Amino acid sequence: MSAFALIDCNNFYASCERAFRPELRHRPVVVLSNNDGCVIARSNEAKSLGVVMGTPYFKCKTLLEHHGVAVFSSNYALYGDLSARVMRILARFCSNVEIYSIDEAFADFSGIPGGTMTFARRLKATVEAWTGIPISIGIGATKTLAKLANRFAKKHPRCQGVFDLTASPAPDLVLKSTEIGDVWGIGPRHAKRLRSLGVSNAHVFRSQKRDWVKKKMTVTGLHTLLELRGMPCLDFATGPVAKKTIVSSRSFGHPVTRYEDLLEAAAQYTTRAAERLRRQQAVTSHVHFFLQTNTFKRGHPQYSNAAQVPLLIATSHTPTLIKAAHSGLKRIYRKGYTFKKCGVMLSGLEPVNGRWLNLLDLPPESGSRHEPLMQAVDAMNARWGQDTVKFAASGLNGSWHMRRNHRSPRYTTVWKELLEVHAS
DNA sequence: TCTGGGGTCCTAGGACCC
DNA sequence: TCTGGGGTCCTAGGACCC
Repeated sequence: MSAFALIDCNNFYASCERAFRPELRHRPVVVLSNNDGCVIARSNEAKSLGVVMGTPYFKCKTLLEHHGVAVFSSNYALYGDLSARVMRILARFCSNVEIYSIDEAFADFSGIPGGTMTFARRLKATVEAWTGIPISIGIGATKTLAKLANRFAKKHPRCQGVFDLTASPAPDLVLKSTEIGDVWGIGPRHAKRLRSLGVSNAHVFRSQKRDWVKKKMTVTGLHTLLELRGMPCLDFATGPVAKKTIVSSRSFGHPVTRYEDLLEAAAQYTTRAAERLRRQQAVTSHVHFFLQTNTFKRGHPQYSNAAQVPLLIATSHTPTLIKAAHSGLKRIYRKGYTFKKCGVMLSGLEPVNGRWLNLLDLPPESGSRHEPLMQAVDAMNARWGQDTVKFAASGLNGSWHMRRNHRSPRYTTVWKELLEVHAS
């Protein structure tokens, strides 16, 4: 029988901050979203203080200060690098590792000699010793059951972070103790509806009729049902899956009214999106630009709109894409509004080597200088850090830039910010 | 004053074709 | 009340994930 493992990092962003600040080991830690907006990660101590996920920072600031909570702005350079370290270790010891998110991976635990529990415990100790990041491991006959086992491992201290549902003497009890909304694939909407029908936990859900579930929750709900019964519907994704769309958007650090600021922000976000596009060796045929005012400000005039700009030739050439984003902005910009957010979406992605050419295309030589240029830009920025070279259209220090008042050093990716150790 | 960002999949319904 | 049948493509909206 096949066995899936779901391996995830505990309170990942908070654990990353702690990895380089051992004195925070027993202090509550929270990490904020971009612009220091909301709480998006909490250490266990912060959770028990009652700090709720997603709470706006300004609403819980007093509580955090009162309890001496260490507060961090998000530092994605650090989290991305520590994530890569964890994933490399998993790939070294496990077969079929599928990276599911920045802090989670599925792995194939079928037929491990000596038993899954021993292997899992050893793996957990290794990751923690080599990276400083604590992890939990759940094992089940399907991905959905592995997820469920992982939750159980975290919740019950006697599991010590590892739980194998396939070897559990009472799997039904585990399903009964899993609230319906905590099942992977069942979101708040469906959970509410199911609860009102008396389907309150994973065990009750599992015994529902297939047709009924499919009718109410489409085939995705049916997959969840069958997975809970131990029939795998979701297999390992082989290799990184190419994205179908790429979005780059941000809320502004300060409200924006000036057209020039929007031009800069559009250029900056397009630059980021184009970098990701080239990294997956693709080109895009459509640039979408969207902007919106602050929807939380009731009573203020609201406006949001989006424009789609088709490209004659699919490309990943940043200046071409910036021009397209700017023409989208020009179409939908309205004077007199205070904007909160804008963004760029690239769609119609195709592999760079298999792209469709337009009948009216000039010969390939016409863009022949684009590719080496972008390669050179990417290489320089990879070597010396993001934005070592950048396009003037992005501006230098626009007031629209993100607020990040509590960012920790990028210990592992920027030389100047390396951890210093002083002998005393 | 202050409320994140980036994705996927599924379905229904409209436009359009012969 | 009744208005052909069958198909494709696209988009918007809903639901979910981290």
